Amino acid sequence: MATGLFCCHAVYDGAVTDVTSTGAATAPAKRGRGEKSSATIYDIAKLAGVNPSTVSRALSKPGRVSAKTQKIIEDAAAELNYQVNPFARALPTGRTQTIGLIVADITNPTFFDIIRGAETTGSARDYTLVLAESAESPETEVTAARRLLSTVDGLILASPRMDDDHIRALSADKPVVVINRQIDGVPCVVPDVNKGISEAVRSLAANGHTNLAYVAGPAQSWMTGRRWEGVKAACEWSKLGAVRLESSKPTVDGGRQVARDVLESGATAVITYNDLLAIGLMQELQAGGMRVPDQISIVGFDDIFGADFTTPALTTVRSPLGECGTRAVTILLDVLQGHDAPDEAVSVETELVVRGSSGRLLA
Amino acid sequence: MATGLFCCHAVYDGAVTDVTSTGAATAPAKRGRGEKSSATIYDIAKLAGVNPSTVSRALSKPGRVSAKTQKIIEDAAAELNYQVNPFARALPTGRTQTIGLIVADITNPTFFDIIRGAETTGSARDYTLVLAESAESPETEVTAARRLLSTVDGLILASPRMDDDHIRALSADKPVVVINRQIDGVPCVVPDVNKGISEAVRSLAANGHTNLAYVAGPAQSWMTGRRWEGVKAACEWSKLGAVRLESSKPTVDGGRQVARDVLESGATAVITYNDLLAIGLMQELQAGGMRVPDQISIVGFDDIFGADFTTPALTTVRSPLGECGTRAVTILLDVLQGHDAPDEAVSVETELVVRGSSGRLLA
DNA sequence: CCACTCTTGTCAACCGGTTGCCAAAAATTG
DNA sequence: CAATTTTTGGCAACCGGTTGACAAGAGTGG
Repeated sequence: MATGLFCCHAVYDGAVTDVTSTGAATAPAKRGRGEKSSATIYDIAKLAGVNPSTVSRALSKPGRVSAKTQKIIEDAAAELNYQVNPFARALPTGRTQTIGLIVADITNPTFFDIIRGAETTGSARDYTLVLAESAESPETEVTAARRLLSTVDGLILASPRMDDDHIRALSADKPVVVINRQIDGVPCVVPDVNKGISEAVRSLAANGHTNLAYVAGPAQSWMTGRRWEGVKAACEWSKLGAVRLESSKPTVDGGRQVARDVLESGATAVITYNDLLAIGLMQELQAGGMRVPDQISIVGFDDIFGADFTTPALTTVRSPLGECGTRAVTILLDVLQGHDAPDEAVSVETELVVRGSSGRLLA
Repeated sequence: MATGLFCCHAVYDGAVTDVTSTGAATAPAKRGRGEKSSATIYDIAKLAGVNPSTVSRALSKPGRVSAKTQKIIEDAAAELNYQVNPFARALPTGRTQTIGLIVADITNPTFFDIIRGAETTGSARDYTLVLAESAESPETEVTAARRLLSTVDGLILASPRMDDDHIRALSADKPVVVINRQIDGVPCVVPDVNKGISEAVRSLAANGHTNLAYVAGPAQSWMTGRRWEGVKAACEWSKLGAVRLESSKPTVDGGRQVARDVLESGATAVITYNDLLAIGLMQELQAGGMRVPDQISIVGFDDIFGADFTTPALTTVRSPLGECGTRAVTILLDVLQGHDAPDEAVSVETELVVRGSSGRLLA
């Protein structure tokens, strides 16, 4: 007799009287187990003696109903322990109260703080964060982005690997904010590397270094170019020699592999594209008998988790990654509320964190 | 004349003829910008010349329609670049193709691999992962879980901080899988610490150690008790003395603080609740002039990211965290497909990873 | 060739909210 | 107190799929 999918609202309130004879035949339980599958605005309407649409207005359009009915409805909602069904809401409105975040690699600690910053800020404003990973592949990234885009209100791309045009295309569909890369016409949050870098170079120069090497990151990374520009400029200013070395991959292993090139370059100070490279490089150099920082100074980038586990602890240019996540979410939610996006890239400050891996050169 | 929310399907196919005069007044763009808001099964039905319900069946009920119409419909869908609207699907069915993962702390590296394992496995089976964080607070955790539960098909709790009854309550609503804790009646994935621990203790005994200290983690953590039990049993077996020391918090800082107690205990070998404690402890002991491992051996737990950044690199009992994530998702999806959950906790193997921080005691 | 299954497509109701339009009720004004 | 404006609540259509019931069409056997 029952035709299938109905919620069972028979047992609200402790009054479990005679369920079998009255309601059971017409109300099979719905979502799996548990008979409590939540109340709807129709239940509230019945209890409050008003129309469902009035309930809807009372609950989502402040001021549209009189204070009196508002109260009645809110009480009824509370009594029934009502929770909106996000899907039912999303269907007609398109609003999902959800934002997507795509990172290149979930296990890359660079992203941890971004994720946390975004999650915290989103939660605070009642948005849910959906996380996806591109496994460093531009294609996967585009796929993931497309898939996410249909279920979220907006998207945050952290250090995206896909090209600018793809990002603009996404951005034409729904609001998109980019972290760690600058793209015309798309709101961006980008750490301003120059402050941190010039602090680092100045400090190295002051410690007697005259030749510096920059170990670059992956070619698709927009940031690696920026950082090299910054290093080059700062070195010119401080009259240091600067060479750029390429790494095979931006990991501890990549750092180990580039150690030989570093030695051959004759540089006594190294700035690397990221902390992982710095750590690998330091391990390999120490294993070969070099003393850090007496013979060579090493400066990383990002101040990732674990940068202070090493001996000596790593000197590094800190990017405020948590803040990047927070800012990106804030911009996104502002845009969603109809505000304009900032027309220039939002820049956040970097700073040098001096630890043990950099210092005076002992000739 | 237009009454509001309609998708603009006027411009399918490159034929952009005369939009203004025909469609513009009746078809305001819907979801923000971009006129492409996606095709529906109604569009497909029209194009294929069948009923929408047939389209629905062709696309989701394999075998329900004839091969011929199936093909026609699939072609039409491809031509229109159709994508199901997840909300429209979720509304009547309750299926969301989404699973929730709650972790205590997003920045705690213990969870990184769990997250990645879960994300990867979920993606492979077309499920989206939604991540939430409890900030180590049982209350926040319950709230987050409740909120998530209404929008996901199932939930994974990694090292939950809430009590057993809350978890059982959630589990009565929707499928729940727990990682790193064992609860009767709820499917669990738990690393079997005994193998790793006995390897560790045996190795320490073989290196001349006779007194061992275990540095415990937070009291709410079910795991800390398990690990202590394992250590105690293994020490009895190997005839080592074992004492349990408490830490203030399971972090690097907590490790530093417990150094004094470790020294006073007279133990020459330490096993800590997690790697962070081990790292902090090692830093503090080395700062005080102790040589690791010559004077004291340190063994951590989990093999987190960064455990090999230290000098010496950290010896640790590795839990296969990625596998935990994978297994948990697999179990959850199996349950969602109607299979039975395993009635015993699924156990995954731990193993000792010997690095430099443990070794022979040089008296 | 007809009665009887089995397959396949259509109809219509439904999931749970949202919102434009309208009319009744209340408040304001002359 | 009547006329007018403003509130406030109700009606009904709609978002885009899903699914039970049913009937027309295809296939089968006697």
